[in-house]
Amino acid sequence: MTRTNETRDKLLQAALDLIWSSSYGSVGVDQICERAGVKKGSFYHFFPSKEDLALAAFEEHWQRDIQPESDRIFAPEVAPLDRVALWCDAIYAEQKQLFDAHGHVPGCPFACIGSEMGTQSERLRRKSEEMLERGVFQLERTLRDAQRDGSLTVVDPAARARLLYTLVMGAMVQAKVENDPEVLRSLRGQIFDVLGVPQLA
Amino acid sequence: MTRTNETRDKLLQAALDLIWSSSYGSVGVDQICERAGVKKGSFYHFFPSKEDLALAAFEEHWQRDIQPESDRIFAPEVAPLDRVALWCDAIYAEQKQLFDAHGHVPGCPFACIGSEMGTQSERLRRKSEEMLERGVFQLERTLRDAQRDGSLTVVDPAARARLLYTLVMGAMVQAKVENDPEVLRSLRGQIFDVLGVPQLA
DNA sequence: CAGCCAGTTGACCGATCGGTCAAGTGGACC
DNA sequence: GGTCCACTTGACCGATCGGTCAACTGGCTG
Repeated sequence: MTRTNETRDKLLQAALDLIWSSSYGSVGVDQICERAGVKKGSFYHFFPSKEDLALAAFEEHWQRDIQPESDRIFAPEVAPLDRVALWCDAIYAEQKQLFDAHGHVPGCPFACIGSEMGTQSERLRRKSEEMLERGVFQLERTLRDAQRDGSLTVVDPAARARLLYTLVMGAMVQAKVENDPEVLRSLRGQIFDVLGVPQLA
Repeated sequence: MTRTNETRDKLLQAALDLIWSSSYGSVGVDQICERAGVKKGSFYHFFPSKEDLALAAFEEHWQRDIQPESDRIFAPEVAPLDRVALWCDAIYAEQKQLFDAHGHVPGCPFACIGSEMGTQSERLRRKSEEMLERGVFQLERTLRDAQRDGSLTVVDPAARARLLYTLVMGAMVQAKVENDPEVLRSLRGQIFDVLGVPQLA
């Protein structure tokens, strides 16, 4: 007997890895089980369906992987505009690393699955939407902080944050379609350009 | 016997409709055949595989649906900045119409399939990339024209066109994930904002 | 020690997957 | 009229799909 939910965790991790590096539709339950070293019966003991597993894997990915790094990047101690720069750099670094490891740019898992399954599964769509909302919110808070400390002038922080996030999502899709992480290299400059902040060396 | 390639065309249309409104992975060959009113044997008479059908359907969609409207919007007679405005409006109008018809925002088929299959099928990825390149090129030409007639000042038209296209793709992904075509309503304003063109009523 | 129960196992389900194939069908051309 | 061939048809393939189930295991608790 496992003391913790080790089996459950292994399923979540396997699901995230496989789905992120390929797609929701092309990853089977058997495949996930094999990767996790778990029999299918156990899968359905923990999750009522493949869809529920994906939902849980999204939440797990956020809490285990994204939230911690996000807390560092968007920390109050960091100057607002530095947060934006760090954020852009982190996005490039992650995609670059995954590209070097697997030979493919995986893109943003939430945008990819939302884009793939948005018209077919309302639950997956809603979850993807929620995940992206969290990102926009952090950015919006950052813009407000920048406005407050005078490092930026922005009339509508919420709209501006959405615009920047749109740009980032577009860039990630483009990087995936071109299978070239270097597309994201120019992201920081583009973001600051749109923000109207003079670009330094 | 059919005089033209009617069967082939029906397969292409059915494939485009089904894949665009759901996804590549969740549409089966049987489903496409049923929609087209064609038996599976005929399918494999015209196309060696499902992937080849999708590739051909992409090209068909461009030539039959996109190119003609694109020729109107990006016509030399239209003032460059008007082309940009018409283009944004056409994107919104199309997604809005499809949303009203099916209850879902389908997004950009090339970006969606590229995003879904980019890591699994090099051929589909390349084709998606090519399709998006065509769009960027039209936009780039438009920016050069705007530069030439003095309606716009832009230092690097190619980079600017790519940036705008990134923004549009991001907005379409967002519209699909949120299943709300109204997300694209603000597209025109955002594009002109990024271009530095004062927004009129 | 007995009994409970979360968790594990592997066999099994019908449906569907992408794809094959041999046998037609019928118009065009000689 | 005969032959050819693009095209059509429906049965069929093994593999895989998501999901079910009864039997089993073993640690914890009363």
